[in-house]
Amino acid sequence: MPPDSTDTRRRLLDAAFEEFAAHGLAGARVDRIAELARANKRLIYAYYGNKEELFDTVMVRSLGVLTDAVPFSADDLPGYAGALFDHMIAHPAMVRLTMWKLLERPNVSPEETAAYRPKVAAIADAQASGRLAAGDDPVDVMMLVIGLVASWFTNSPALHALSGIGPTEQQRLADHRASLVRVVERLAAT
Amino acid sequence: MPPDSTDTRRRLLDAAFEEFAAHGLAGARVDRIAELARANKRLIYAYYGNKEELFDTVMVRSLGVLTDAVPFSADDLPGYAGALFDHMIAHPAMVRLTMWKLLERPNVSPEETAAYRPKVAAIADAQASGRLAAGDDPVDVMMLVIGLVASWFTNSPALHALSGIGPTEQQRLADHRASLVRVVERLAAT
DNA sequence: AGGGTGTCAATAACCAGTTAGTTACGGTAG
DNA sequence: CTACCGTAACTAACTGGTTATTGACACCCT
Repeated sequence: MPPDSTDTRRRLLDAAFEEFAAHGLAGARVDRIAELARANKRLIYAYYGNKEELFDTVMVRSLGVLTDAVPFSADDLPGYAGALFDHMIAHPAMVRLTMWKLLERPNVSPEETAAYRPKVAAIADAQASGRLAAGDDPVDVMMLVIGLVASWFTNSPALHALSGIGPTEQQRLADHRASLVRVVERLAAT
Repeated sequence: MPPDSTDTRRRLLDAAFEEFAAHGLAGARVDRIAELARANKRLIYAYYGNKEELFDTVMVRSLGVLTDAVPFSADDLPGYAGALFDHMIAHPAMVRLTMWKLLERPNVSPEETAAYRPKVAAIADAQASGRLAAGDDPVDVMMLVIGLVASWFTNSPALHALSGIGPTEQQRLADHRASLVRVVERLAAT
């Protein structure tokens, strides 16, 4: 049996995910990724080409995990919004990574388009058959739902800090989730 | 009268605004800022301390411009959302700058807290007097409205690209704005 | 004289990417 | 059985270029 590099490759991807999520593409350090992966820096170039290609590879994998973890349903947008929010709370690094990509590498990857297309089509279908409020571009519906879900992360810490410090952090999160789902319900109601 | 540096200072701030908006804190180049401002690099350190302090100064000024340009009204959240959206479309660099700050410098500045506090208080007041849907934490209302407004910018280019290429870009924007305002209306309705 | 304004060139650190290897191991010729 | 070979996996040390920051100095204007 020849030597196997799959484990090293995986460790490198995991480390890159953390590093890129924390510092972005420009701020990430190749040395740190190698160190965290307990691998040699040279292997990054051997397996993934360069820093940018490594970033792209990490992004595609992260998108795949998300798609597998959160099923989409145009007939239950509130449920989708809640599930997506839960996934984001469980994986905040993925949210950060997505933001970095938007700012530092706003290219349109085929994988991402392929992930969105069926969702948009499903929304259009649900609108046409009256199961969902019509009159809006399906893309806009998708954007607004995602904007609502992401608002917990895209809003400033200064605004977060203004919420009353009465309830626990757990309760604070549950309240926000409930408000979010309620708005999506109103958005979707025919 | 000693020589006047106010114009140099302003040019430096303008240049820094553009550079930080384009490349973020880590990606920005002090040399480029000085060059764009037609000033000497050394002056950045003389007037603003260092790169990070310059970034903070730029942020505070940008926040001030926004606060002056878009008046807040808890009694007309749809109108506020529309006006905020228009301002963002007119000043996309400001939106990018805010995103960079969230990722690279998530500190809570007194200026930002001071900008949010009266808005949140106004929402709480409007809820208490029945002019606005109650039952949600005022901070959540603010977050969700801003999340909706920002969704045009926070969503992936891959999703943007999926909208039908029938209408003009102008019309595309107007449609999105209308959908956005409609959702805020539903959110605010008692 | 002296502080505010501005210039020029150095410095010290940093960092992506590369060069020139070494190690581990299964196959194979003798 | 064993000495050798080819190859995949891995490594240490370096290079060339970049970058934030600073020291030293010149030019005003009062």
